[in-house]
Amino acid sequence: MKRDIFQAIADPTRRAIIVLIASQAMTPNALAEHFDTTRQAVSKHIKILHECDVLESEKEGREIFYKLKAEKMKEVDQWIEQFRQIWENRFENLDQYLADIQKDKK
Amino acid sequence: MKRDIFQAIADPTRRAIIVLIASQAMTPNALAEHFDTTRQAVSKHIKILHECDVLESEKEGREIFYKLKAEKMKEVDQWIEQFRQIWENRFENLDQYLADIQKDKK
DNA sequence: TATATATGCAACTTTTCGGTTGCGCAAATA
DNA sequence: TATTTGCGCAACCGAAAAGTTGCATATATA
Repeated sequence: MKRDIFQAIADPTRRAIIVLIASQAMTPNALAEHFDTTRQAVSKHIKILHECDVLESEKEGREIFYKLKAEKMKEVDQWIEQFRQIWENRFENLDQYLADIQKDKK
Repeated sequence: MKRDIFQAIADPTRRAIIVLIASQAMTPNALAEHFDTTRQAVSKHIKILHECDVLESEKEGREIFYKLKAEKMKEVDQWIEQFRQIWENRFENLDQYLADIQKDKK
């Protein structure tokens, strides 16, 4: 039952929730209006995101506003970092290659 | 049965496979040695990663070497991008805040 | 050629996941 | 105070995922 951020963003609905909440804090009901499922289904996703520390909650009367903790995304960014270096190196190689064939033309 | 890159990297074993293969192309058997499961389980993960276009294969005799297609990770990187802007803005805000309190001191 | 090795594929099992339904509680409202 | 509204929690269900076992195929080797 212990989920991490990678599992949190694996589900398309959860990614959509994250994007929606990124623009502004929202209540479960407001969120559910954007999807074709029940409020409870959305609430379950919210719970998972909350447990994964992707969202934080703020109670306001009987409403609960969920807000994005964007820093959490850094964990994904950091993991991706190692591959970014690989593909950037490939670009460098491509640049070099293009430079070489340019040289040949001369 | 249609998986995307986010589901591909959701599984810890698959992430470990990706990292291992990032350093060098490997065969299923060589990979399986790194894990505490059967070869077939690893092979299943490889199949999923291959279908998701995260790996490419090269047959060499009776061995098959799998190699990382790091570019595929760009898709994740691009999705993360929008949140990177948020947390970087927060840094800017922090900078501004620090600048402000510095100004007050004067 | 007979055997060992490397691999993929298919069937089966167990666990997990995403969803629905139903309930209870607290806060707003009539 | 009685009712409505917003929410979380728990039980249940079907589908998908992850793993195991067994088998078939192709290549290397004795």
